Amino acid sequence: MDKDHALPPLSPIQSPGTPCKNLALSPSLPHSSATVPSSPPLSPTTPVCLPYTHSSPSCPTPPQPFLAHTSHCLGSPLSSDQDDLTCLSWLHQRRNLLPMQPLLKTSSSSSSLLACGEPQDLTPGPQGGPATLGKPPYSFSSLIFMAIEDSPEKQLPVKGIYEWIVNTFPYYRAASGGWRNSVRHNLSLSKSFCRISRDKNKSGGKGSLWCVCPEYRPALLEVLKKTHYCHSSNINLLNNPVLQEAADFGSPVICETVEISDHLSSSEPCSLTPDHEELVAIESVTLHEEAEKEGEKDPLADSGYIELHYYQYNQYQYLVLPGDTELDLETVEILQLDAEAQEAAGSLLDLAGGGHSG
DNA sequence: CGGCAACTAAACATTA
DNA sequence: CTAATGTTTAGTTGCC
Repeated sequence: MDKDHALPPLSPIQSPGTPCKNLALSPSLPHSSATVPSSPPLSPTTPVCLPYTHSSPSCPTPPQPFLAHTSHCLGSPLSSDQDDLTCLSWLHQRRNLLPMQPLLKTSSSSSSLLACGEPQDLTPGPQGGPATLGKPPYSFSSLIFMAIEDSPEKQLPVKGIYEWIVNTFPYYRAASGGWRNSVRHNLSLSKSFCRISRDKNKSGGKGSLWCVCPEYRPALLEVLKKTHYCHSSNINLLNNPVLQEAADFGSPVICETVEISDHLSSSEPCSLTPDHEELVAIESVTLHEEAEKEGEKDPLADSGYIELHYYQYNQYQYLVLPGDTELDLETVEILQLDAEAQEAAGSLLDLAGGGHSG
């Protein structure tokens, strides 16, 4: 490794048009049905990440309130230290990043979505799967980062990275092989990733293992989150007629996810911002107070997030919380997380506080 | 319009 | 030898 380690500049991420929204499409990975309750039907759910603050085995430094510092959309300055940027282990909890992208393209008739600057790719999946395989908004660096972070050992061979990407984003399954070149190119070129020689005692295939350089991890995470925010706040799914159409047909619809961050407090009303333009604007919800108390015993402690599923079925919208708790949210017209959401938040606190059965 | 970052393609070398 | 992997260069695109 002859890469110098000058700090990489953060990639300029285009700012969302509505900078005050804290919506976030949350990444989720393919095989996580564990948190999805069995009723009502909800097949494609979109999990919601609730970042909160715990130290975790994968987080060398205890993260500070995660989004509080990163809510550039809210105009908050970025934290100078990296403590709040180091935890990405929610990736292990999340299965199904996929809905995030395809759902952006679920509407071929929605000009509002087209306006998001997303490539339109409605190619059906290779196995008749989701017919909405849009190119993920993530850069290759972010994809590689997520892949590596999602691996148990925090290191992957190139092939493993390929597989993660393909499994997570079926768009790449159908894509031509050029993206693999881009992945390799990125691995080589980016200072954020370093190559580790395989243990020769273990015959494990060709090539080296790749890992994330710790010093670049915060930057990568920051970029990832920015991508996350920007693509979520650009999208107004609930105002999307197609979504409502789908609701009329009673089919579960992947909905916007809500990233709840910094103020989920039972004592403090969550500063939910009803917004007629956006789906849900949960400015902030604090979890960290409880989280700090219970960080060690909470199995979610190393996730950095609490997973919620937010879906729509018939006329109702549900906020599904871990532990089979779910709330039906009012209408598709204006989703306003008020008392119920706060109750949900309270439930989250309970969960974060050790209510999780384990 | 220039700078920058990201993407893409390609050529070539190395390695299992 | 082949295919996968790794490195490097160059061109393109989109955004600021």
